[in-house]
Amino acid sequence: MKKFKRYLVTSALPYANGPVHIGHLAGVYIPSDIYVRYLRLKGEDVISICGSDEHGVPITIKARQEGVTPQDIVDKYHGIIKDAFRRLGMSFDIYSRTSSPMHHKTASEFFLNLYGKGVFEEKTTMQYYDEEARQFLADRYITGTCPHCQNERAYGDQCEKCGTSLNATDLIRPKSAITGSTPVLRETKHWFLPLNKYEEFLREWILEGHKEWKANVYGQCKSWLDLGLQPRAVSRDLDWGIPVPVEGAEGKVLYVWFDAPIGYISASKELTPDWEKYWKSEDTKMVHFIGKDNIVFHCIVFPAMLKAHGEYILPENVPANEFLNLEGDKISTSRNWAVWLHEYLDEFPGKEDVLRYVLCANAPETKDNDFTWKDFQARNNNELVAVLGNFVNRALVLTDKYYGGVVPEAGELQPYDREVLGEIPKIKRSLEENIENYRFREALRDAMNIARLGNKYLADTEPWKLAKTDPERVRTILNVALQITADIAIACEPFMPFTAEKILKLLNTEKLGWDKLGAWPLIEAGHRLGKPELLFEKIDDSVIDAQLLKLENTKKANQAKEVRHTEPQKEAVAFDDFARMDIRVARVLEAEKVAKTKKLLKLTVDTGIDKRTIVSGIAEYYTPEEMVGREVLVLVNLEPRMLRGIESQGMILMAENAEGKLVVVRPDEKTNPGASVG
RNA sequence: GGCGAGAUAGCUCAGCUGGUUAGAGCGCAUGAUUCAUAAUCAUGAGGUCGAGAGUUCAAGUCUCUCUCUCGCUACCA
Repeated sequence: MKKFKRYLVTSALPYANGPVHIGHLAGVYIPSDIYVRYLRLKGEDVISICGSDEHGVPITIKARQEGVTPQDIVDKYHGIIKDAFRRLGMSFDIYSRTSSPMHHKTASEFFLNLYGKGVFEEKTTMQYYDEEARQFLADRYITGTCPHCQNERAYGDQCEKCGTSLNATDLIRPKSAITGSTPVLRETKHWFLPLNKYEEFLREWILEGHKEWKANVYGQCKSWLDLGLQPRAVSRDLDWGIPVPVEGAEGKVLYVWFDAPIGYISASKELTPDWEKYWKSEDTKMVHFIGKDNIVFHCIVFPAMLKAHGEYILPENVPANEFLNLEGDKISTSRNWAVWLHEYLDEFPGKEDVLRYVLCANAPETKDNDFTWKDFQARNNNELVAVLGNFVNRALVLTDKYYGGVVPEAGELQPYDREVLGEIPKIKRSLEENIENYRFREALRDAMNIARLGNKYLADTEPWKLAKTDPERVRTILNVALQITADIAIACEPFMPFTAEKILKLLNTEKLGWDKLGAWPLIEAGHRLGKPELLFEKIDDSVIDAQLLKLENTKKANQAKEVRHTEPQKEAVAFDDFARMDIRVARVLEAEKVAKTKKLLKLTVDTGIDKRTIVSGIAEYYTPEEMVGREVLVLVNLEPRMLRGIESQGMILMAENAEGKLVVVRPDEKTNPGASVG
């Protein structure tokens, strides 16, 4: 096992177009903070880096929507995020931002370094240009008619109605979203990072060199590498971001995924003049904490960039977590389906550690996981209050009652005392191994086991009974119980820093280092303790109900939005135009799934006129069995079209409900195939 | 459709290179206890380890097929 002299820990840069929610915390920030707090407690040389990711198209769109500048948007969310992290006790050594001058300089230099080495490929492509706004248009800035479903509000990258991903040049009647004018195609030059050239290196480095990476991370990387890597553009035609620092690149900026990871380097530079020792020495261990959506950037793209540059070390591990759901549904910023950190902190003052505890205990380390308020309540009431808080309180209250809050002298330890105390070094070892292997759930369980051990110790020794008969023995027991309490303060610091501090205050003791865990004695006899105080309080049903109601209201609001989203009426058509459509009732005779597709069913229908084949994209909503025998409405005189090698002779009429599900439209009463609809 | 990850007690999860009666926490039941925020401690019930086949003296653990969930990707109205 390689020995490292120092650690460089990065946490994914939150994107500054919204606040941070529990999904971000459970996936990235809580694990990262546990890791660095643990290392610091051990006295390791470690820097923890984070900051806001403030470039990219979504921020410019949000700015436009709200009628403010992109800088206004990022200032707002950078403020909210940074403050919320601070209040949660995130112990970044620096929380920077990618709009900072240092970052602009660093990212430019990084680009120029690669540029100077001739790393990039230059490619010229045709792209839409808005002559009025005098700028190239990002795909999202172009709207037009979808060539597939005729939706008039499709975007240049995707039609949100039919879900098709598009190229901007596919759109019929493209329109600039900025000025509404018709854009023209113009040549534009972009720089590409030829990932394909690093494929062999990455394959060797990851697939051979890092088999210890988490299964999800390793598997994702293997999947990408096996598919074959393509050159990726590192520049964009946009006016928000870091200008491409070469001649002839006016109006172009570095693509956000290129500049964002460099943000780790920039932030390190801002933090310390010694930054190079962390980034450029082989004896530094670099670890990226990220969510699974970021695996490709941190395991493939960024390492390729670092390798191309040549002076930097590569990450030793990238412990990506999966996703956290909320009450059974995917967390979504746009649907407001989330528990926002800044709101939680306002609504649950003094309960920072409860959130930290629950999110760690339930972190999506190996698979997606679900956060429920009921679980939150149960873990608080049954674990934090009943096990941890209760033990500490018992030890302190007994000491207060019997000895006026002064630590009693321990007599000779009995075998059982030694046995109990002997458990702590074992727990310590397990804790270390778990944290160092990024198994934070398990590590937290270890820490809690010290409190369980304490509760059992008191139950077994029963000092309240012995108080009358054997005061000597009681002094020893409580001394031991207080030592265990001090051990808890050390062991839970990485997970629950506020609680650790509170326990130290109750013990009236300075912070203890990690190597003190399990040592004897941590607190000297005769030492005066602080006033007993509760560490945690029970959370009442009403509090949980209020949160559930809040989510319920979010759901209702979203549904109301869906309803309002009804498409406006289309242009008037002449009756003759309508009459040209030949819609008939038809009966489905046969149905089968089209091979190698997810959405298509091949149907044989009796239209009354004939029997014909129709291919329809309803396989996600109807099974072939459900369709057979059904009456449907068919536009029979639609031009035939080849789909997956099958000629589709007509179209089945369907309605789309609020969730986007397609529903077959059929006659209210039984009719006969061939009956015309009009 | 291709690729990746996951599927183990009511819930959340451990189970490393295959080896005695499959584990933990919470929940549940019973008992003990009262120092403690009706907290704690003990005991117990509860699992055909997603389904099926195979390899093996031996499979949750290896192989194959299938089903479901999540993600990436392709195709597609």
